[in-house]
Amino acid sequence: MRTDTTPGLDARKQPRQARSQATVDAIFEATIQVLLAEGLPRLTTIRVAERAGVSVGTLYQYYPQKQALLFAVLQRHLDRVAKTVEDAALSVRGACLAQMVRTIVTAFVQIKTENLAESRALFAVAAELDSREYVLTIKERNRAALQAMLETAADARFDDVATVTFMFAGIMIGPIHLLLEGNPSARMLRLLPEQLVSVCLAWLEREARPPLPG
Amino acid sequence: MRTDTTPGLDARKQPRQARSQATVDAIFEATIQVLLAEGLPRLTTIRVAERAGVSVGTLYQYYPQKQALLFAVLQRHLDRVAKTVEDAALSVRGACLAQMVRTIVTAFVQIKTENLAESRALFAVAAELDSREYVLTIKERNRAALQAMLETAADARFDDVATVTFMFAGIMIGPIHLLLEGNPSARMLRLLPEQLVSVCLAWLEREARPPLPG
Amino acid sequence: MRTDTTPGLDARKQPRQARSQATVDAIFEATIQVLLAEGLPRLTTIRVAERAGVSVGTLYQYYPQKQALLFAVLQRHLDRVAKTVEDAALSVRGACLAQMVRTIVTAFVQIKTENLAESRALFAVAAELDSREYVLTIKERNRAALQAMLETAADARFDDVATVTFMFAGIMIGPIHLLLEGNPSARMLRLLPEQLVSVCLAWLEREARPPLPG
Amino acid sequence: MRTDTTPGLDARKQPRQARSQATVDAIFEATIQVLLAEGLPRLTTIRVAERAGVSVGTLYQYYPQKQALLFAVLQRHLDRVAKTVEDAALSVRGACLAQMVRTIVTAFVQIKTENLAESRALFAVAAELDSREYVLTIKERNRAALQAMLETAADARFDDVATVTFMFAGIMIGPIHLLLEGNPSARMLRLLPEQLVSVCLAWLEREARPPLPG
DNA sequence: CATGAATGAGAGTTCATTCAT
DNA sequence: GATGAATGAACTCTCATTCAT
Repeated sequence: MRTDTTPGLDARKQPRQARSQATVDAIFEATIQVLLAEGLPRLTTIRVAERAGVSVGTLYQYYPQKQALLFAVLQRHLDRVAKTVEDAALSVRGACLAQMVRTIVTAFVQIKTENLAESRALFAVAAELDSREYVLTIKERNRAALQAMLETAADARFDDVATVTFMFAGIMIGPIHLLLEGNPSARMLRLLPEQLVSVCLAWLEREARPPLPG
Repeated sequence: MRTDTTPGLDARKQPRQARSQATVDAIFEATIQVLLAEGLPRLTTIRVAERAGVSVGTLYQYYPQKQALLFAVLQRHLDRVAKTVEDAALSVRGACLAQMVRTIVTAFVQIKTENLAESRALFAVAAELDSREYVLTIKERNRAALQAMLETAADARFDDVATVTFMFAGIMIGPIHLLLEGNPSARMLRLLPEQLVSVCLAWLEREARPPLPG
Repeated sequence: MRTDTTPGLDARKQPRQARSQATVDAIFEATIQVLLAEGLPRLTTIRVAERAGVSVGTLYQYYPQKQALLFAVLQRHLDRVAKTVEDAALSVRGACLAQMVRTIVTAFVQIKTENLAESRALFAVAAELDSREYVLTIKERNRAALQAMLETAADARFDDVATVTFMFAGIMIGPIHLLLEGNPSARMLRLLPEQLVSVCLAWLEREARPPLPG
Repeated sequence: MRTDTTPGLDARKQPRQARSQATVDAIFEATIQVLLAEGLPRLTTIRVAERAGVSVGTLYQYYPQKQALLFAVLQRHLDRVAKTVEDAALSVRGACLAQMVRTIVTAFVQIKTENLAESRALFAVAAELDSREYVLTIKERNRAALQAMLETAADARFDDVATVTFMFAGIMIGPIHLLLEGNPSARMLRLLPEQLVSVCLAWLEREARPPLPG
């Protein structure tokens, strides 16, 4: 697929002046609102500017290309997700596996659940932009956070932590996505965390070796 | 999100005459090629027609709207996936759990692996089209096939087959997607099936009750 | 306005073979039906052919250009109108003015009333085609018929028959059109003929001189 | 006939900024020029924009649909006609019938004569657009103006003013149209007003009753 | 003769982007 | 800096017309 199309690709600028932060925020919010209200194909710079209450010209002062704007929105979303995971992982360092799994599962279900519509909309954005690279970066951050966490488990050691982490993440995320992509029933949403904790813990304990004494 | 935009939505026509089947096929192939070579945003009816070696007018005789064309392509892809799963599930009816899991996991990894580029491209298509409904239909077909299979297991009975099936599917699909969304290393691809069989089987056995005697 | 646009302008052909007259008639009817059902902008050769139950190719054998088809339809309509007027005028030769006016008014109201929708639709056709010339021919036929009639009036002679005829026609047609262009009320339609006879007769008698004795 | 085709039908915007009024005017003028020079079928948005010296995009900023543009042009024309009639009718309130008829006939001949080409072109526009409703509005304005005028006649009262007004308008307009639709000879154009005054006045006097004394 | 698949110019319309004010 | 009128390339879609079968 052609990826060299855009000259200056994702050349995005950060808000330069602190006092114009409000404008940037407004544009940001407007973008997501338009995305949710109209869908990606109808998301135009003019529409975003209108909803943000600024002129197109102004918008272009901060995001010199439409893609830059979209990329920025996507980026913020992904960063928040990564941050949440990292925080959760950090908060249970040194705990036992059970504790870890419970915390992480809760955090994941939480993020995925709360901004469902936004996530879906941004999914289309990620598919259209050539954002694979950035998405991979985020995934790697998540993976690293989980692995670092697992390595501090009070009650287990792993021979191949990388693989264990990978499977852990996969097993946890699979059912969540499956559920969210459908029309999640309340019952299933209620049952899910418990079941997830169950599988993940089972898997981790199966792969775990007793911790080194001392 | 506005979804009522298109009057006559996905009103697509089937090829009417046998002799013009070639044209339809050419358009189909061209669509996928353009999708892969240029990406969705650059997929225009003119480009597809050009690559198919027909005129735009001809293209519109078969797919009276661009969306209809994309939808048809997406549909064929999803149908093939569903068919593969159904076939696999049918082929192991009455077998033991271990056999079932091994067959299904192999089939899944197979489908997801072989047309990776096409799948990714169609993902963007699915995101842009309002194809959720159809995707759900396919998911349901898959779920039904798996559940029907599990119900015939020679060595197990389940109290809540629906939930078990759901978790089974989720657990299996999670790591596959996780791997494919990254840049799958050969080693991981090799390890994956075995690991998947491991987790899935563990989970199913955990939830299983001994089969009714006789 | 450019009128030289079409090479071969209104080069229309008459049905060549008696046995294919049915086809021509079908096309004819179909044209009017499409015109009424869809409007001129949506009248396409394919749609007409479909409704006529023939293929486009066949249609083009009889009307080698879309305009030719439209022109033919318009022509037939106008010819019928002219014929009706001529017949009416002929039938009262030698009668008294009162008789003449009554007959002609009745005939006019009749033609204009009966195919109102068709007339309106053909109006758009006439406006789009460059049919002024032909319309003028028809008007002249009507005028000639009326004038010839008036010249045989048993109870009147006119100094300037041409002008009298012109005013007679104008006076009669004005209110009719005015009524039909609006949403004619039943009451008005009932009153109209009587009133028209009234004005026209009054005018003609005012302009008339006693007939030459003998 | 399908009239529901256009979503947002004649949704047209008025020029928003004073400084861009020039642009709107240019587009307006260009539309009429193209209409006269090329005819309705060749009137395309691109051609109008070109002649107006603006880009298509600009044109669409003011008239978001081609029909909106045409409708606006038609509207202005009709409004002018109605205004002229109303002014004439107002100016002779309270006068005698003869005076009224002379004034109105003069006004009508005047309007119809001066922009003959424009009127003809707009006729085609009216036929293609679904403008019947608006045309009826204008007709009603004219009718109301005439009726109001007649009711103030110094030397006459009418039993059924509505019908009288209707016939008056019809009688007057019939010969005018008849003449203009042909190739009006200078002689006829000269004679016309006098003849019209004659018929109309005759008719009105015939229907009139003496005014109430005092 | 009839068919209808194929053509392709050209229509209406949108929208990212620029730049004079 | 902010504005929004102006741009014009590019897109989707239509339809009169042709011609191999």
